[in-house]
Amino acid sequence: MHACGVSSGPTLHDVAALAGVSPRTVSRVVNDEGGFGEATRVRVLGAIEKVGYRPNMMARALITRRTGTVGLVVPQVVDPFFAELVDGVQAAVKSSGRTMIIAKHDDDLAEFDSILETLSSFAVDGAIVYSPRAERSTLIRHAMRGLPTVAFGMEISGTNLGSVLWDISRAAELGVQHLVDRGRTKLVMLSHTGAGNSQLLPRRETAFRHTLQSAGLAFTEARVMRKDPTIDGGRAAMEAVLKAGTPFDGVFTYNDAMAIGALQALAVAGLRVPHDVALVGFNDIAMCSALVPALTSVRLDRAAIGREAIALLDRMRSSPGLHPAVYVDVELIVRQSA
Amino acid sequence: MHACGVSSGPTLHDVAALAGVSPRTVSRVVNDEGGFGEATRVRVLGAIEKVGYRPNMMARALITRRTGTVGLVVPQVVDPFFAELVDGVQAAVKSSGRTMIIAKHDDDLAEFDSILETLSSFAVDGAIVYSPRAERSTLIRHAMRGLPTVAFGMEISGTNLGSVLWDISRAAELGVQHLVDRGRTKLVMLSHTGAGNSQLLPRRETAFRHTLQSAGLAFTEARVMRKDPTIDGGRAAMEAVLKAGTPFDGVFTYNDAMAIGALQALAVAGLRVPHDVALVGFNDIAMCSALVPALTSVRLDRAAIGREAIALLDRMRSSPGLHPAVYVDVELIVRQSA
DNA sequence: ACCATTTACGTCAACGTTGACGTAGAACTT
DNA sequence: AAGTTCTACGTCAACGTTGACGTAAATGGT
Repeated sequence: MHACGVSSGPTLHDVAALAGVSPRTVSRVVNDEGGFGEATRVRVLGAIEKVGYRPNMMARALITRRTGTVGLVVPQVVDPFFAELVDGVQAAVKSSGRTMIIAKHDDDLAEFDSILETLSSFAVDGAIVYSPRAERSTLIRHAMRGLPTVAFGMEISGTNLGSVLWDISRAAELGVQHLVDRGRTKLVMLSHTGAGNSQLLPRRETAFRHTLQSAGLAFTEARVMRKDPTIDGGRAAMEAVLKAGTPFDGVFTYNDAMAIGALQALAVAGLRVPHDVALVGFNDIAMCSALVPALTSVRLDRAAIGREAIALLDRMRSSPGLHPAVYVDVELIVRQSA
Repeated sequence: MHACGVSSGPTLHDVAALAGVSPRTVSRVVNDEGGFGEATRVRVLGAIEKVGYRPNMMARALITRRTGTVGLVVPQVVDPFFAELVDGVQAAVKSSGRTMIIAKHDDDLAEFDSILETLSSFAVDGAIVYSPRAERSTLIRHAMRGLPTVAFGMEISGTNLGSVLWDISRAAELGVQHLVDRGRTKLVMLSHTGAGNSQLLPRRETAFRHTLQSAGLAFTEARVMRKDPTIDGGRAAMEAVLKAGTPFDGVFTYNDAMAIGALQALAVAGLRVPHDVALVGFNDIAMCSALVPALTSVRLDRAAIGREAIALLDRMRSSPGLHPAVYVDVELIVRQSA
């Protein structure tokens, strides 16, 4: 007989004994497979209720390799961009009837590897990953070993591997062009110092340069000031521009945090936004609308990203082979600052 | 023979075959149980390397009920307080050699239940939980079914159940007393509208009242303005206080977001911080130090919380029975705003 | 009335691992 | 030299579930 243990809940066995059927039939009822009579169904459901049975995912997953769980891997969550990305993905995961678990790797490759290992051995239905420093090899290795993976913001494809992308260049162009359209002719960009590693970083600067040039405006290196992509960095960058005496009437920033810093520096300098200086941020974190003045920013639809990632995962599961990368639109959210 | 499947990686079986030993011996080497010779160890390790074997957590957990994984459950991650709490816990989990997975419930009870269900069936070593609206029953149910759980900010104890607490009243008192110590006599508090459900909400207001009274200052209901605990809410609350004409020279807020809003409203009104009005926030989110002026706030040591939670989990696993709640200190971080 | 099909189950093995236990030989003890 | 302990393994069952397959009874068609 099965002595219902204390630490492990009741099993199919216990339910079966109570309902007077075989465990296999209970399993059928639980999974609604059909192949059982109405009377049996009622009796089994009653027994399940009575003993408080819950299926053991690990046992199930050991056979089926599915858990109804999706893993989301991000560098961190303190950056509002990622926190809001988490929300976007969560919404999509939830509406696909699954549960999401999140893990953060802090741009640590060993941690990243260990996270994918964990997700893999937990047999999640899929992983949605924003990988550290565009690390591809770890991603590929785990995907090959059977973890269906969707990468964010990095073009990659292969078995069990797809990507959801957004056009950073286009986004940056939207922001800069908006400043131009508002009649600003002397633009500066507050950018990110560490433009070396990621393939994503230089695109915004490139777009800034190109947009300026195609608008017939002069571009010089002095018009780009690089600091940390934080509030403090943004303030420092803005102060440096002010101190250098570069004339400007429009500012485009690497991200919204830098724009907030710029706002502070401009306030201290007595420059009014948008009257004296127009300001456009990047990412459109929630706080943008709560600033004074509210910040114009370039938005990436995080709910759409989540939906596309889940949809791509499902496609990857149902039809093996290569799948084209999916692009998600970006848009400009115009508020008071520009 | 074992036909090494495509979607499932190599198993103990494959390694055993290659090394010429039994799977049981491979398992012993993998877990470093002892009971094998040096030559065998080397041969097995070589075989593991060669076939790229990784243990299957689900199979292992099915027997051992341990996975080396800790689950952290929070209401959300967009609120910087929780995002930073995640970081604090992550650090502790990592240094205990485990992997952390995060889940967010959005204050949705059904989602919360489903998350605990998932963690439970994933056989995480423990769950660290900030439960929605101080929900106890779900917590108790899962703990009884075998999920070791530590609850944050809610006094609860029982089998598999412990809590890590911080003294909200004391924290609020610290903040208010600081304003008093700085010679401010006309204080107002910007508080949270929905003080009904949670047991945590009213404490700050109570502490505000008590601290005022024990400093010999008058307290009236007009000195508390309640709005949403957001930047916009804080700004609205501050504006309402200004409009009402209540004289004040010190402001204590429910959280830092409201303090940021207050800062905006005060700037618009032409009041200088801290010269005209001193301002103290609550939680000490990272942004506090990047504001102008930098915000004085009450801090909860999130790394300490994480460490205590992990330590308590370990104690609960090693010695069953009741464990006393653990308290974590709060401290005042004095910056420019007060 | 007979055969074919469907329904409603049950049986057994397998998923990949570890716990409990067995055992042949080596090493140590007296 | 005989008994005792230890070492280094192997064997088998179990964890809780589902896939594959079997089968008796009910149902349907002609």
